[in-house]
Amino acid sequence: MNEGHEDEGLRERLVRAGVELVALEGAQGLSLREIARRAGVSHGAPRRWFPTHLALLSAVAREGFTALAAELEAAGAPGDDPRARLLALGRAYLDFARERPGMYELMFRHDLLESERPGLRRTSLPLFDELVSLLAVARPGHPSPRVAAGAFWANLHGIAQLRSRGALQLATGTEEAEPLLRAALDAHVPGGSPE
Amino acid sequence: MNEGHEDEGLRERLVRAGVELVALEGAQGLSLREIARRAGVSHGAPRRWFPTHLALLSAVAREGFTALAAELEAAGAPGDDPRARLLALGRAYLDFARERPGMYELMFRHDLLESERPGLRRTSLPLFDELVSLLAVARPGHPSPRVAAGAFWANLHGIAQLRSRGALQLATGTEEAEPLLRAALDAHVPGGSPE
DNA sequence: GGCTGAAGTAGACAGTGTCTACGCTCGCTG
DNA sequence: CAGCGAGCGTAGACACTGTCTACTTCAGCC
Repeated sequence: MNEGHEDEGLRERLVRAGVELVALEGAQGLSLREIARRAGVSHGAPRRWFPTHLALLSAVAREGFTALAAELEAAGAPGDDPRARLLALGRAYLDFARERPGMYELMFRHDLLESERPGLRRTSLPLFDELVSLLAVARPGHPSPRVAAGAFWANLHGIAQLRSRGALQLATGTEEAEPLLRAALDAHVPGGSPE
Repeated sequence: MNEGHEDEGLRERLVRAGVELVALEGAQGLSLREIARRAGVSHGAPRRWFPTHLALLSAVAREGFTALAAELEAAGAPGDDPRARLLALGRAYLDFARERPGMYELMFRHDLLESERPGLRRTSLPLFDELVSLLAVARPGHPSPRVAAGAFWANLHGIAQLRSRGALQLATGTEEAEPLLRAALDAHVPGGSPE
C-alpha cells in the first residue's frame, strides 16, 4: 500500500509505465527500452508479456481507448436533449485529445489498429451505437443514422487532428476548437438554439 | 535524357527517392539511410543538403502538399454550382488520401509541420481561401465562412483519417467513404439535390 | 601551380527492436 | 525433504537507425 501499485505484475507495470511515458514524452518517446527502464526491468523483460514492441504499444493505446470511452460515457449521460448530449460528447472528445495529445496520437497510429482491432471493436462499438441512436433521435429524417453518426464522428476527429497539427491556427486564425465544434454540431444536427 | 532526371542535383534526387519510397514502403520505411541508398549515395551525403532527417522528410512532405494542391485546384475548377465544386473537391481530397496513403500519413505527422509551417502556409492558404469563398457563396446565412470552411475541411480530413485507420469499416460497415462524404456535404452545405 | 571550399565517403558512436543463451527462484512432485 | 522443471528476468549479441567527425576528391580561381 506504499504507492498503491504494490501487487501489480510486470505486465501491468509496463503498461502503466507506457501510459506515464506517453504523457511525458509524447508518442515518439515510447521506446521499448525506455518503458522497461521506467518499469525498473531490463530491456528483455517485456518480451515475456508482449511478443513485440507494437503489441506493448497497442496495450498502452487500449488503456487510452477505455479512458476515452469512460469520459465519453460520463459526458453523454446527463440531460435529455440529444443535441445537448451530442455537444457534451463532442466537447469531451476534443478535451481528451487536447489534454492527452501523446496518448491520442498513439491511439490513432495506423499500424496499431491492425493488431488491436478486436479489442478496439469491443470497446468502441457500444459507444458508436450510442452515437447512432442519439443521431437517430436528433435527425429523424436522415436515411441512415449510422452514416450520419460516422460523419459526425469524423468531423470531431478531424477537428481534433487539425488542432493537434496546429492547422486550426493556420486556417481559422485561432487555436480554439469550440467554434468549429459548434459549426459541426449545427451542420450535422440542425435546428438547435444556443443553450 | 536517359531517365529524364539526368541533370538533377542530389537534393532533388533525394526528395524524389523519398517520394518513391513513401509510395512503396509507407511512412515508416522512410529512413535516412534507405533514401540515401535509393539515391545512390552514402548515408552521410544527405547531411550536406538537409541538416537533419526531419528536414528531408519535410521536403518530401512538401512535395505531397503541392501535389495535393494541384489535384484540388484541378478538381475545383469546372462548373459553377458551388455545391458541385465542393463535392468534387471533397472527392479529390479523399482520393488523394486513398491513393497515396503513405504520403498522406507523412504529410500530417505532427512533428513535421513545426518546421514546415511557413512553406505549408504559402501552399495551402490560397486553397483554404478558395474553400472559404466557396462556402460563403453556398451558405450565405452562415456567420463566419472561415469557421464553416474549417469545419468542412475537418470533416473531410476526419473521413480520410478514419478510413485509413480502418475505422470506417468498424463504424458504418463499409470501407466506402462516398456515403460519408455525401453526408458531410449535405450537413455543411444543405439544400442540395443529388446531381 | 598551389590553394580553397564544396561535395561526397567512411567510420565511429549511442540508441533502438529483436533474438538467444544463461540464471534465478519458485512450486510441485516423488 | 530433495530435486526438478517451468516461469520469469538478465545479459549480451546482432542488424539497423540518425548524427557527428575526420578524410578524400575535385573544380575553380588568384
